[in-house]
Amino acid sequence: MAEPDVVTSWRELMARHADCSGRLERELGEKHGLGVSDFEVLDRMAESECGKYRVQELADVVHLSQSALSRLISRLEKAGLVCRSMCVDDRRGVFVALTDAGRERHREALPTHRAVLRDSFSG
Amino acid sequence: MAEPDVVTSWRELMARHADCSGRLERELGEKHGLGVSDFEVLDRMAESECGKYRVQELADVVHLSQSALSRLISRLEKAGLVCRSMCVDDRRGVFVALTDAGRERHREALPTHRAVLRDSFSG
DNA sequence: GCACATTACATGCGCATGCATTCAATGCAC
DNA sequence: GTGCATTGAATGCATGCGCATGTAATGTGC
Repeated sequence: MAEPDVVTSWRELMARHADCSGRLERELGEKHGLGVSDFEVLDRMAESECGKYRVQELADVVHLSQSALSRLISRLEKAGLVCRSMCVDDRRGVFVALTDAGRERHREALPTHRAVLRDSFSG
Repeated sequence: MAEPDVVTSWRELMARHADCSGRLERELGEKHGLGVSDFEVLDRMAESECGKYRVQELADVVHLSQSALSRLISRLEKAGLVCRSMCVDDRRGVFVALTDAGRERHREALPTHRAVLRDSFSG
């Protein structure tokens, strides 16, 4: 890939990312009281069949540091959307799972999220 | 665009962005003492033929809020890389310009930046 | 079994960001 | 010119992030 091309690609990537995450932040925030990372975590957990996730796994898929995710989970937990539970075979580990309220909130926010994406990726 | 596609696109976008900006942050930080936004500002200013930029214009192209950019410029100014100057015809306005040190620092950091991009956009 | 490295997560801390507000300069209606 | 809305930038404030570190559980060499 030639030099000017990678720069253009990077700038387009940044522009798209700024636009998209900005809109998501506003819409999800105003309508559902969720940040982008909050939703991303709920979304990933809703997809998981067992409904559980190890913290580190989750950190990888949502592109957050372990510490950032730890706090984010604390916030979600305080809001009653997820709950932590000990891991029996490795008691250092922590499982995070959606509560009913969390599943419900995700269900409510999903259309908003997808609508913003559809809008962003066609405009 | 179908529903699953926009989600996939968005996740790929986030992954690419996280990867790229993460690498840039580390490389530029370690080797040149610059953050991604710092470099982006220097890079845009280096491109501008007159070498000057209005704060608001700059905020748009680097996708930062006006307040964030104001502080960023303050940091760069304290580091001696840019300087602010009053705008004669509209004294509310502020011009930002590269200093020689700023131009030099940008010249040094440029290869690092481009190398990361080339690496990121081919892997 | 004891010492030490490693792993999984939580926490202290500093920093960059965005929102809301403020302040000064400008433009505009009259 | 005076009053009022608007614009451009700086600042108070709250928040989320990453890095470094702390703490507890686990694994490993001997």
